[in-house]
Amino acid sequence: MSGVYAYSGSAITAIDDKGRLSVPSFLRKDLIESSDGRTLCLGAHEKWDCLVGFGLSRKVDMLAEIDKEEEVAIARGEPYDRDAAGARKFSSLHDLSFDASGRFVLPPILQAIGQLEDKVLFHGIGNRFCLWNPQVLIDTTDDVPVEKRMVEFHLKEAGKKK
Amino acid sequence: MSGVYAYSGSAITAIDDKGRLSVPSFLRKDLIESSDGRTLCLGAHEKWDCLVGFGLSRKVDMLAEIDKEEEVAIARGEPYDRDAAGARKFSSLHDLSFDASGRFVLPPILQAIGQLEDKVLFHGIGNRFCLWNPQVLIDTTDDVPVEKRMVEFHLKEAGKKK
DNA sequence: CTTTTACCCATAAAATCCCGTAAAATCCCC
DNA sequence: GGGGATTTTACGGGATTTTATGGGTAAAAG
Repeated sequence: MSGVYAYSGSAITAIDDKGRLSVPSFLRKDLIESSDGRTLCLGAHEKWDCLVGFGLSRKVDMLAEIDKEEEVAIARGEPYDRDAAGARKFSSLHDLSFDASGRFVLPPILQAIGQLEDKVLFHGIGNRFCLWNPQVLIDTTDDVPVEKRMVEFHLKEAGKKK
Repeated sequence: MSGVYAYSGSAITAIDDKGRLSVPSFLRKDLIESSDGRTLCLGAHEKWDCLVGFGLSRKVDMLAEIDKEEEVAIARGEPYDRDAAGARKFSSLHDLSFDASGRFVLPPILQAIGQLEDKVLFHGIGNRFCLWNPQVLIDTTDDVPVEKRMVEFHLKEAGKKK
């Protein structure tokens, strides 16, 4: 339920008719450890048109970050708005639990914010991971440093199945 | 009855004819834990046009915060008025208990202070959560750093049902 | 008595769990 | 290092449980 997690790798999964999707296997072990159970946190990315995810323990870290930022600001004699920081960080963040088979329900609000449709591309970015509509990612690669070839490969793979 | 609670996520609920509303499910477990029972504390937000809520244990934390603020002030040789701080933090704060189905009665004073009408938008900001009249929040999103898309989504959702 | 407040019952919709299966990945033994 | 056996995954579908909310009623307050 704490510690450092370095998420890496990528995979594509499908959203089914009920709005459910599987946590790619390469993320599960870390998520379970980090959350002390089968929980994942998903929210809007601050800059990119995608969702970000991580385990529960990171939420506690985020509270600590706010405390530290406040301390630094106070030491400098600057004002600090805790609630503004909290709203930015937490208001779009949902705790979702996935079942023994690794599946969770994507709340419609996150689906809307993440512009997700039928396919979702997961990829690790260190202490978090991102969830993209692959097409949206393809159309934005100029600003987002990911291997375009990786996205295209996954898209081709996903195309086969359908 | 103590510990760290990181409230996150959002939901919209309705106030019925009797002035009752449901605590969104995503807050209940934490509230029950933090309060050692089905209690939630609600008061006016210091800056925003909304209410803030949290579990009982946070009241104890708030007392500790006053101690710390006083300490800091004394260290700087500044005066500190404990009662003024207490009045600011506690006077609008009501302890409300919700029933087994998660519902509580919103006191008219709080309804007035929060400018709440028929729909209430809850959203976590870390160690607390906010209750907004969604329309008021939409009109304030420039000053309050929440995902505009989140508010708009909930408003649209709530619109459907009615 | 009337009004409020708390508690109980009802229900549709939504979220969660549980079981099944085919494809893919992994193991394992020669 | 193959190739079949076993396990894990990704996904469909149904059953069960929780929610959110309306409505009623008895205890409490005024």
